Amino acid sequence: MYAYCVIEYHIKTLDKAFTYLIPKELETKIKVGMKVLVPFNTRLVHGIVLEITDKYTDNYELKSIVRIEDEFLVLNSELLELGKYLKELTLCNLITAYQTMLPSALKIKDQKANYNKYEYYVSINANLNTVREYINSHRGKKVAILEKLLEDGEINKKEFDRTAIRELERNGLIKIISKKVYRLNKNKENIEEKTLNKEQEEVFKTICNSLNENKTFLIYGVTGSGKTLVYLNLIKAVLKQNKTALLLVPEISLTEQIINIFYAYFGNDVAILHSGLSKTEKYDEYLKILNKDVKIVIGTRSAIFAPLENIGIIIVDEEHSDTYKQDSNPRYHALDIAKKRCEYYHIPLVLGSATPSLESMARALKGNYELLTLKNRANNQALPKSIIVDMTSELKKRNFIISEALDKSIKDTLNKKEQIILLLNRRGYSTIITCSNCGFTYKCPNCEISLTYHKTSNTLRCHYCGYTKIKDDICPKCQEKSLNYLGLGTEKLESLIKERYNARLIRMDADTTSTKGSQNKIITSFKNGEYDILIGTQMISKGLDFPNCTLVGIINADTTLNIPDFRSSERTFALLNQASGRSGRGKNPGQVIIQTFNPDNFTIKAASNNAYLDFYHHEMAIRKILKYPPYYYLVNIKVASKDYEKARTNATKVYNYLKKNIASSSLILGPSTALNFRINNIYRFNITIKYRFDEHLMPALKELDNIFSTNKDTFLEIDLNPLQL
DNA sequence: AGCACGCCGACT
DNA sequence: GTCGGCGTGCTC
Repeated sequence: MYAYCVIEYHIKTLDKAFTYLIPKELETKIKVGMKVLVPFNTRLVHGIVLEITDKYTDNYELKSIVRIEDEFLVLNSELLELGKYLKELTLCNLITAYQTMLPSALKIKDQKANYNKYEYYVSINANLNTVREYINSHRGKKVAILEKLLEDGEINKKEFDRTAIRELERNGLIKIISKKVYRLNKNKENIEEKTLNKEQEEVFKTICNSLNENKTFLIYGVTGSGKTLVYLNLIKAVLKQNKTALLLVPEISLTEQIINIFYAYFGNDVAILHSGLSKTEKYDEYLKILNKDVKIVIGTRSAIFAPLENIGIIIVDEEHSDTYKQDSNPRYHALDIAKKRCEYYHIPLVLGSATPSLESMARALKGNYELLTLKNRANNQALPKSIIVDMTSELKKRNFIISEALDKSIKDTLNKKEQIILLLNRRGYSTIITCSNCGFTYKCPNCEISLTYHKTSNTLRCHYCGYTKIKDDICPKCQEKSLNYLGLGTEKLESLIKERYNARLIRMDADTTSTKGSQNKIITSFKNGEYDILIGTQMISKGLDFPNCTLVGIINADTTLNIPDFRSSERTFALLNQASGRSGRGKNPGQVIIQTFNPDNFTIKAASNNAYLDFYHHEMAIRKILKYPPYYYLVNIKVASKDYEKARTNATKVYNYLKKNIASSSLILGPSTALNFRINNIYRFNITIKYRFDEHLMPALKELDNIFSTNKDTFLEIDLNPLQL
């Protein structure tokens, strides 16, 4: 018997199947999808079995498989195929695809650890007469233990004295049994079941009628319309059919609240997978799924590869979120994987959002997806009222950061003992440091990026490469004591608010949430009313539910708008809409104040009116003219090198190759310097392809990838359907 | 990717 | 003479 295997090296030239002999003693055990140890060249390496056959015709002298690793881990045929699809989708190596699908504890690497957690139980290990004899001739703790064991059988070792147990074991009277346990354990709670309102019921029923069809639904539901409750009921319906369910959420901050709801309803039937878990916790959760101990998986992007079988529905919450696309290799989008898995199981895919991506909405309006709408908030609360404040005129009144209107609302809200969220999408204290004497500005020495001042640590930092230096007192160029701190970050906003209002204040951004669980701590304490004002970056805008929050202030709506990217309007709309949605979710009506220097900007106006569809049509018209998605598909190729000249000339080579080899109807833009041209001392050039249909494109990209795989100083990064350029 | 093999220069 | 620099080529 022979096995075709892919081996652990992530390199193009080794991205193929190698054939091995299966030793007699493994013939009955070995299965396709198993991880094995094989001799390769002069070393032993890991591999994954792709195929088992009994014929081999080449006369190459084969080596034998050494052993099977992690016997319990078998990628089933669906997942093996899914890996091949991931390879096609992102042009990565097959082994890279499989590695991506596995949790880190099960990824291939030489270090071998035991991630299992055990609990120990004791039970009687001698015949009854011996035990009775011992009991009759002794007294004390040990006798008590034996008597208890005789009565109850197996008991957790923790309940007894350690030394007594050790002696009894040494005498052979008892034995210790280890049992594998899972780290995370949640029990069902008896909570009151919310009933679906009429709108929700309708959406629910429509999807329920298609539980055995491979159909995609887009639930377009305003913030607070109760999409989670619909998901919950859908999953219940699927479980009733004896199938399993997969729910994707965009990130951990959201996950916590949703997870708690699902734990309460389903208890130990739920496994969760997200980056907030430790490696060992993830391992346990993965094992639960593999062992079919759970029926529901909730998780972030990579959870789409969860080894669930017999899936009945896949739900993607906040489907427009950028977090569903991985921004390193392999650059996959979880939605593509979700679609593939839904096809395989012939089941519905449910997408939900208050601000669907233009792609999804376009498909829904075209009829490729079925559009389902939740127009109203769940308890019929009104959507919050928004006002736009023109900061240009505020500047004249010397209100640089907080406008008159926002100031008044903050005071009113504090008086009413209600809560406030202030959104500023920039962390740090000051984002530009310049010398008022000579005009010097701080730039990162490795990147073409200005440094941000962080007051708490008194450092200047690059948010791209992490470069850090202690702040100077004088300008390093002209030696004058004239450094100015311009540009507003969350840190500065925090100290300003602290000075100005008598309020309990907490800040949430990447700097205050670096340790595990800190994010959840902030959210919970704010929800419990321990603080009046929450200041934060976009991290606070999504999905969170603070019933007592009635004012959302957007300090500067222009930060995301001004990024030169074709999706910046879409992102701005989503951010403003999401942030606004945090206001007035309880019984009191909410208010939103948007501060901007572009009060006439269509996106900002539409967001303040909650006019998603207006925004959609307006933006679609622009996309059509500029030939951007969803009208055209995009491919972005980055040509990167430490050597500027090499990056530039190779970028031109790539351009010429494409020009010659792909369809003439496809547009090739570039090479141009990337938005962040130099990061970590690597120079990057961009080439963008816009196309609608091009059968020559994929082969050409594969070939380019091959050509550059042997190039040591220049590397290619091919991003299919990029979210950013 | 990792490692052996091989062909050159400068040291005990 | 031999130790070690890193270019080249191969891996079931």
